Amino acid sequence: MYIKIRMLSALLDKSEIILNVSKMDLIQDLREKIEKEFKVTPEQQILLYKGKQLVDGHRVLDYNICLNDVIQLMTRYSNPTIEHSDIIKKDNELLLTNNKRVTKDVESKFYKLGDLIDVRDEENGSWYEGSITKIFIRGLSSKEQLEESDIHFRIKGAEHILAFEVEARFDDIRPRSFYTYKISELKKGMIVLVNYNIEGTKSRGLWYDFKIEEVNRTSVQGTIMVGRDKASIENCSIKSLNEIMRIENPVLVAERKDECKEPIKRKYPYHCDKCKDVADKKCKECGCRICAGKNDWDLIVLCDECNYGYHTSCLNPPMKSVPEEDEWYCPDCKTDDNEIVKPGEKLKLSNKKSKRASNRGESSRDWGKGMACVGRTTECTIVPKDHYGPVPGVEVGTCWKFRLQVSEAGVHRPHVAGIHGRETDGAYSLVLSGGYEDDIDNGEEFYYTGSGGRDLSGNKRCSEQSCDQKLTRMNKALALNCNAPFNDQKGAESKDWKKGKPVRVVRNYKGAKHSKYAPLDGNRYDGLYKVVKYYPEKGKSGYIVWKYLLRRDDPNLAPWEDGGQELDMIYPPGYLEAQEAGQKKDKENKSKSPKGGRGLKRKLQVDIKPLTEFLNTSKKRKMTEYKLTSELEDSISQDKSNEKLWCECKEVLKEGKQKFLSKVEEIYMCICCQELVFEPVTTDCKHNICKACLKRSFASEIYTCPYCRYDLGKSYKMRKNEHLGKVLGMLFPGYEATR
DNA sequence: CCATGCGCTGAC
DNA sequence: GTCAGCGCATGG
Repeated sequence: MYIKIRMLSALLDKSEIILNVSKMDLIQDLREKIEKEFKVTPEQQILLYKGKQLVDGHRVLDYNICLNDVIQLMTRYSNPTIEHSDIIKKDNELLLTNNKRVTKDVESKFYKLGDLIDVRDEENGSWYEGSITKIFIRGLSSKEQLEESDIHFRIKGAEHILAFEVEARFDDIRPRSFYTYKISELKKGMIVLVNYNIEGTKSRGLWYDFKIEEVNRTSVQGTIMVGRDKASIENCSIKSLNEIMRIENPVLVAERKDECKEPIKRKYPYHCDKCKDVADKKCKECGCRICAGKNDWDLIVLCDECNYGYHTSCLNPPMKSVPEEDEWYCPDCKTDDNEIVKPGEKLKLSNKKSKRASNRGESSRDWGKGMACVGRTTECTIVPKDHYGPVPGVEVGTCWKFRLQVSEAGVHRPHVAGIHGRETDGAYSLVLSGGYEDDIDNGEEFYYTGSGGRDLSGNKRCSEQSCDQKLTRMNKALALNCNAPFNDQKGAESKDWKKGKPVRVVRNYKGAKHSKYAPLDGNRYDGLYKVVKYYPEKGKSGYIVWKYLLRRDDPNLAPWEDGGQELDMIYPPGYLEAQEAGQKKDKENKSKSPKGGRGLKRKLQVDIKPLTEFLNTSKKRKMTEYKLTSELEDSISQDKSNEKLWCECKEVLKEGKQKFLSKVEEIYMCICCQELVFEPVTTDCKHNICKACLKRSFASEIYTCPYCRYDLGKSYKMRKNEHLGKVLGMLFPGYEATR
């Protein structure tokens, strides 16, 4: 199996490699492989997968890491004992550890306890209302003369705004503004405190220092000072002209005259955009997620993942009380505990996993490397599982390398089994793979053998015929497709075979054993067939097998017909690159010849001359360039923020539709959920993340891009990139429906 | 829950 | 070149 490792670093550009691993590999094995590629020692590696940190001692499979998934690699340079989760909790931790350190209360010349002040936000430079709860110095300073710059102030947020507690230094606090200017008092050159939304929108923003450049009766223009370094945004127009306030400078306690005694409550952006903070309005965003009520606030429990609130009594089953310390996850966010391995926690195996042969110590086999045992990475949701007929978007002649992909495409869902159907309904699809010696394939018509009658003990998937087959299960399902009364003794033949239910037919290269119509490699969708008749017969093995005659009934030409098509082979995303990476290594190790082409070799041993000659001469393989419709072109050009990425995608247009789509899928994969971005937000750093995923990552009060850790700022406003969403919806049928 | 199975690979 | 035997998806 192959996965991707993506290195994140502030110093380097992102880089990504493909790594061939086994699901059975331990995390420490993984680290060693990574060390060879990135030259980062195992101790320095922080490996993140879907937001979880990988811990030594567990295996790749314990984290449910799937084929082609991305693992993020971060490097710790300084202190190898700091865990990643600590970095995330940095701010809280800092406060805690600082509290533990020695401090000494002192007096300030300018401030005293309880003073109403404004405090500057470190990140965006805006001013919040607060009051002083502690004045102190760190350590046991023996300095006689205390400088104001040595003093720390602990600040508590004013009650009408979101509760916060921070530490600030002298330069980051000032007496609370209390005087609101009349417009007539405003003059060019004055520096004042204003409310401004730095996105330039009319909606309410935060409070910033502002230099007036131009003022008249109806408008005030000037420069907003943001950020710690007082970076400026010029030509800002102030919307709330009646809320421009005077900035107060510190005055010696002894000389105070003017001070803020009855503070006005400044307005901030709504905590909740949805209900505009109206107290008695029901709101599922900021109230209870279930009943939308805001009552009994102390009985609302917050989910540690999505941060939404739930009344303990609204939950099913209700909770007795709000959990005191334990983490709590809401029904939407809760994952099966057995599936999660948290840093430092011991591995808990789910029932399913512990029952597997490799876990019972019955096998030393390394099953985890190859494609035989990888799980699906996507599931077809365009049509239901019990859908008869073609899958929209899948043309006759489509080829996939592996059965897994045929399953993902929804054309034939079982991984191994040949018939997909239901005993009570009928068969939806089957695969011709030469597994049964009695099959006869004439292309337009073929004889198929039912399943069963084999001894599969010993965890096998196939073996010799060893007893009679019965017309039950999938055999019965396929028989039901025949337009004739069901008969499990003698079989039946339809009078009007075209009236039977259609079966999607896939031919596998292994069918070449007995058939000229099998593809050279992989699996090919050949269109719809119908069951003409079915009957029991004594097979070559001597046991009874059920046989079916199927005849083609599809409006599209078959791949072998003149004018028919066999499309280019589709490989799993990342597969070819992984093969290449693997082969390079083989060469370096001077080892055996590279693999691949197994099927081809086998095929060439069989006498297939007439068909191959035919294929090579009269039929041209379809390698047509994919042309975007003008509607798509338009929509793509509107997505200006992703111009570069779209250019990258368009480069593969000439390699056909499939290549283009998988490129788009790769480029617009959300780093958090590892799926095609849904309701995408394009960040300032030009990364695309699902709105819900970004929201979730913000819930832990980290306001950085999950992709590159670019600082987006606390007041970052998520905006859906509607253009991108629209294009993806047009490219991928069922895109909206899957969420 | 259990039984079934026209894949796929490394090991021999 | 052959073959034992693994997880996974599916239906019953």
